[in-house]
Amino acid sequence: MNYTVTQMSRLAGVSARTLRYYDKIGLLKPEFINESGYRMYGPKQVDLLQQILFYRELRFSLKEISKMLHVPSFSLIGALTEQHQKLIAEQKRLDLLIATVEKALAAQKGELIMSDQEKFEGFKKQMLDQNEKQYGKEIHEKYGDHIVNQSNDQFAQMSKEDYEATVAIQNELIQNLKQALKLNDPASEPAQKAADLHRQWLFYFWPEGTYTKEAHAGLAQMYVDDSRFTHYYEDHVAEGAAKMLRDAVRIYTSK
Amino acid sequence: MNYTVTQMSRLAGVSARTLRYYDKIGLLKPEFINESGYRMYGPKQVDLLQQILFYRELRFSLKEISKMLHVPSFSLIGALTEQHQKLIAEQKRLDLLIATVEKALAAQKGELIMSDQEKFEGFKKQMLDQNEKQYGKEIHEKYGDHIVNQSNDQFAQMSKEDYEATVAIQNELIQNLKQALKLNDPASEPAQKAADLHRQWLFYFWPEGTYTKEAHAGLAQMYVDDSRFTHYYEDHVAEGAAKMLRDAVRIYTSK
DNA sequence: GCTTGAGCATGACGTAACGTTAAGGTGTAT
DNA sequence: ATACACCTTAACGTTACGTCATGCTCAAGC
Repeated sequence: MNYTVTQMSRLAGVSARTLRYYDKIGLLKPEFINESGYRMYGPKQVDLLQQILFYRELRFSLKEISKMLHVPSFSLIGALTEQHQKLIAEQKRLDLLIATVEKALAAQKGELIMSDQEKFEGFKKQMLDQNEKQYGKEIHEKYGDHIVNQSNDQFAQMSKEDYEATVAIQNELIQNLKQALKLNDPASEPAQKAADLHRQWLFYFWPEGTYTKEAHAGLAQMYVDDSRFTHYYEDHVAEGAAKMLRDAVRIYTSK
Repeated sequence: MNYTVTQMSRLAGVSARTLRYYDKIGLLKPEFINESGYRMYGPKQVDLLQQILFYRELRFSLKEISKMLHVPSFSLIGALTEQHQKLIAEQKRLDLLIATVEKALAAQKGELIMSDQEKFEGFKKQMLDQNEKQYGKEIHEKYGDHIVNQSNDQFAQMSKEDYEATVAIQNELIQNLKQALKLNDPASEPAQKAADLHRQWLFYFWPEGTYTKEAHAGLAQMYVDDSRFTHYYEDHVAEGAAKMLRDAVRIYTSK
């Protein structure tokens, strides 16, 4: 029931160096030293090591862990509570950081495009993308999916090429919607083309495998219900564009 | 327009040592060196430093930042995307860690009680607390509040004394409910006492200022709707306990 | 008994991004 | 002339080990 450093290290999944270090700093001493000077560990040490590793996981410093184990009056609850608060604070900071990175990414990607296209358009599109993502989330939550952060990932991983593709699709969509409005028929070929382009476009913004006909139809309905979207489409196409797209998508998704 | 180390450091909110360090590792060299050997920085360096600090905020290492600024072919989008993924991974780990700390805290608090009381009871209560917190959240979301993590905080900060107080309140609540059931009257004194104890109990679990009569009544309704709660009260009091508590709370909150 | 290879020991340097003295030169106001 | 603020380089301290380098120990095979 006695282990040498390497045996003990394999048992717990740490390095032998770690054990020697813990010995040195007085965190975990071996049970006794062999006549050859070898460190020998017993079952008590195994248990202690497990505890140490548990608290290390929780990001306590070795100093704190040492106090926990060696100072009898140590308030474990106090320490855990404090650690909990630290972790929560860290979590909040991380959330902020992630948002900042996403902004930086959007700015970086946007800049590449904006040098070619009109800057105002770029801004508007970016705004729209934001809303679109948000709405995608809401719809999927309604449908029981819990995607939450996933969609931001999706956007962050989008390449410059993908981004340009979405812009191209959007332009084509607008052209087709204009045609459809002239014909005033959501079942017409340009209207159905627009609905299909819209679906393609969504694939860039929604996480893999989350597209459903219902969600697509739901989003199109929101274009009519939500003035932000309605205005965007009215401004870029013509009056009644949001409704036309909704009707086209309804027909498209019912097939 | 030229700054010495300390002037520059005050400008950017970093230490002079940091600037000397950045000089040493070649991250940010001064514009020129004074005849007295002083480092002199110009406006270009100020801009560069701002960029460095921005990326440092995003938790890039100084090595990476150095590449960003000095290697012309460096892919900023690639780096940002990678960093984004790292941060997301970190976020997930943090979420797990926080959950683990909370479990450890609950276990620790529970243990103090369990030495006095029966262990099975302890476990059941812990389960209920969990559900209670969850339900509090759901109710408040229905009522438009977005509390989310706050309630976990609340629990984590709870002292041993508070924890024991909740247990005491709960026991008293159960006694009063039993009386009320015998009288079979939700307006009776013990029933109203139970409702009041229940309100007191909630104050320990819900974040400050989030208690409303509506939320309280809503939770009591859930006791009837949700079998987990219904069973708990039926087991600990008697048949019809959940309904009695709901009715008592309805009367209590309507006053 | 000897060699070989695995395993043990200690010691010391490297890591990241600085903080913190320590010892000594510079600039300016009194 | 001196006081005081500011500059310089050098070097150690921090955290939790990883990674050699050098040398001893142990069990197995010849």
